[in-house]
Amino acid sequence: MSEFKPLDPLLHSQLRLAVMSLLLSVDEAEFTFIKEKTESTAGNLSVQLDKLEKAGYVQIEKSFRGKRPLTTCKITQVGVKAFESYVENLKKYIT
Amino acid sequence: MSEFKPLDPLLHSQLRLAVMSLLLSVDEAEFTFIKEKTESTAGNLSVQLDKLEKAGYVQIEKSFRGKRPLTTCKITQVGVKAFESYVENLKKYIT
DNA sequence: ATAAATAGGTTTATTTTATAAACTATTTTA
DNA sequence: TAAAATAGTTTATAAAATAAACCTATTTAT
Repeated sequence: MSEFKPLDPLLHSQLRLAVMSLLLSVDEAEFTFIKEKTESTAGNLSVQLDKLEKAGYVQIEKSFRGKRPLTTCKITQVGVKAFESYVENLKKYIT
Repeated sequence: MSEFKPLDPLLHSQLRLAVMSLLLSVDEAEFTFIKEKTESTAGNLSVQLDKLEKAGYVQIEKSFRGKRPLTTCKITQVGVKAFESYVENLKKYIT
C-alpha cells in the first residue's frame, strides 16, 4: 500500500476545507458569517456548501430572520468523521 | 486578517503534494520511482512535474541510463520553502 | 530479420472544479 | 418612489486534474 492515501476531493479544496474547519469550531454558523470568515464570494460559497450538503457533511437549514432569508449550517457526524480521516491521511503528506 | 491564509494552489493538489513530500525525503528521485510511489500515471505525473519545474519548486534533469532516457528530479530550496509555508498555512485549517 | 512487447516518457483531449459574473427577490434607506 | 443593500442562487467561464492516445527507441521472442 502506498504511503499516500487518497485525499477526499470534497475536503481537499481550500474553501470547503475552511468551511468545514470553521463549522467544527462552532455549534452552527450563518451563511454570511462563513462568507466573512472565509473571505469568499456568496456565489462560490453557495456552490461549495451545496456540495458539502449533498455529501452529507453539513446540514443546511433555511429559515427567516424577521423577513429576510437566513441560511444556517451545521457539520454532521459524517462530516466530522470525514474531516478527521482526511486530516489523518493528509498528515502523511506533510510530515 | 483571516484565519485561513491562501493555500499555494501549486501545492494544494494531491499528486503534486505527494511528489514534493517524496522529494523532501530523498536526495533525488527518478521519474519511474516517483510514478510508482505516488501510484500515478505517467501522463499525469509528467504534467505535474512540469508545473513544479516551471514554478522553480523542482529541478529536472534529463539524461540516459545506458540507452534509455532517464528523468531525475530534485526539490529546490525554493520548493522546500514553499512546502514549509504551505504546511504552516494548512495547519490552521486542520487543527 | 521481423514483429511484438516494453520502457520511458510527452502531447492532446476530456472531464471535473473552482470561481466569478449575472441574476432574483425582497427590504431598507434617502 | 427610486436607489441601494441583503441574502442568497444560477449560469457562464477559466483553470485543473486526469486519462487516453501517441511517440521514439530498445528489447525480446519467432
